[in-house]
Amino acid sequence: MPNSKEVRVRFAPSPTGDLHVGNIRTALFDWAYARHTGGKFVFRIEDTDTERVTDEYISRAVETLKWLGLDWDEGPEVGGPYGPYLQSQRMDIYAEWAQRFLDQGDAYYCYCSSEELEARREAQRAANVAPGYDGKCRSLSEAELSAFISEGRKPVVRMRMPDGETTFTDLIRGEVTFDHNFVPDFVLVRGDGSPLYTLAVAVDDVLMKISHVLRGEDLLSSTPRQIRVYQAMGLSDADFPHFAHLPFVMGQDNAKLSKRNGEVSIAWYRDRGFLPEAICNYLALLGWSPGEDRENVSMKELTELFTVERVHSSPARFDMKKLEPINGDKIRELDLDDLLSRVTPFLIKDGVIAGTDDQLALVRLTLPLIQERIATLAEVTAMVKFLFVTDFAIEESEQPKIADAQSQSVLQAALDTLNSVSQWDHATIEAALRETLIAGLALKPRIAFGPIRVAVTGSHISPPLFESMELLGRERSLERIAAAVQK
RNA sequence: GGCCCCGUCGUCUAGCGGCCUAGGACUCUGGCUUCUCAAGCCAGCUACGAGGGUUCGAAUCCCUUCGGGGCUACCA
Repeated sequence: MPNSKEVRVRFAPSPTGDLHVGNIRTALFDWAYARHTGGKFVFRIEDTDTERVTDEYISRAVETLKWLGLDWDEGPEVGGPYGPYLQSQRMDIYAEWAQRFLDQGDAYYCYCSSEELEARREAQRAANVAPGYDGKCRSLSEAELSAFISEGRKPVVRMRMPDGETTFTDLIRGEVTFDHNFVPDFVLVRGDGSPLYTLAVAVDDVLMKISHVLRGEDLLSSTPRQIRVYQAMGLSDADFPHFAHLPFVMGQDNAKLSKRNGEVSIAWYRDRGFLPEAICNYLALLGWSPGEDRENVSMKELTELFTVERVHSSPARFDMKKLEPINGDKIRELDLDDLLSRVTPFLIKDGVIAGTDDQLALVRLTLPLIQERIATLAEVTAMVKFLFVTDFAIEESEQPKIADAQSQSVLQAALDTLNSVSQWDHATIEAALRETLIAGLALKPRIAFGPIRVAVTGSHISPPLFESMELLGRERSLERIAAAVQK
């Protein structure tokens, strides 16, 4: 095993859609392992399926990884010594190897049509035999061959699986063996000459000197095929990469997480106000744990603590209920300027502010009040909106809270007191209000401050009242209370 | 169907033969604190899928069984 060689880990998605939670968990582990070992993190795009992969998806995948902070040493945009890193730009390489496998007798041309194959598979299933290629074209006679050619059939290149079995050591699952009876000859090159994943993945892993393949467990059963290609390429067992098949991330319905059973797009979480470091921290906990009853880990700590040995073999369910509190914790760890810069795009998008310096300065002052009250960045809008609206209005459902006689008398008393207050800061406001309402009218705090809160912020849920009034300013605060009194 | 992988609280997990009357986190339920909402603090509920072995001793090792998942393409 290539222990002495440099660790080179790759993340090689096939962007047939936006990168989702499962992809990213894999990318995160790949990245963390590379960083932990001081090796290289290679980002490769597997776009051999031209029907389904688009340039748009590829650039979104690049953006997503950047946003998450999973920086790569080799790959799109940065290049590297083993490029290109888009498989669609490596077609000639795959063609050369396919030809060589043909020449060596490891692979052969197969003229069976899709229809014929399907019919034979049906028959196999009916006869309760393991379905798979039956080897029909392994040795064609001259007559059969020329017949197919004159028919104009375009052959695929198929890899020959010899009798026997393949055994390899999975870093997470231990020794795994596949009997070749259940690993049929597989296609390397399509009839139109384009390569398949089975060819490209193995060729690239070898050519890019990948030392560790950490990927989803759905690829576990394709590993014997990959190893078969290594052998045809002339690699000795000692030079095969190490394999580690990561457990799935499941949806709530206990099936592999997909678009059908939950929100899977990382972009969706970004737009909802989740922090990249929170997403990474939570995802790191799906299938791995730092031990020692620890859960909150920074990206840096993740790279320090991550080892494949601590990755589980069993699948984990993705649970928003846990992502949210982690996100809240991460928000609370942010310093004010950092939080401000992250929150600003949401406020602008929601039309709360335009982004002027004055507005940002005011937002920054409110941040200490709301930082511990939000679990996602998007929630900040509801919290600070009352400070910026020009057409202030109390929510319909909140009207009853200020309409009754007691509330009205509270509001009137507050208005009178506040009108004569000498300074407009939260300490002075609070002292004055407590003096007249709590001490004077003998009201319970929640009875006294509730109506004022609704009058000033428009809702019974808000940042702390006195600080809110200070930030709102004397004029607007009194205006709003006065307006509420007239109801 | 066949092959392969997996199985600790509702969820994520700690545990790698005795430290486990199974620990932590999230959720949930009470309570404290309190100008609302949060945050914070305290308490509580709840788990080794089942059955056999091995052993002085098993959540930890073996077997069977049940359950879940993946693969079974000219997708990846």
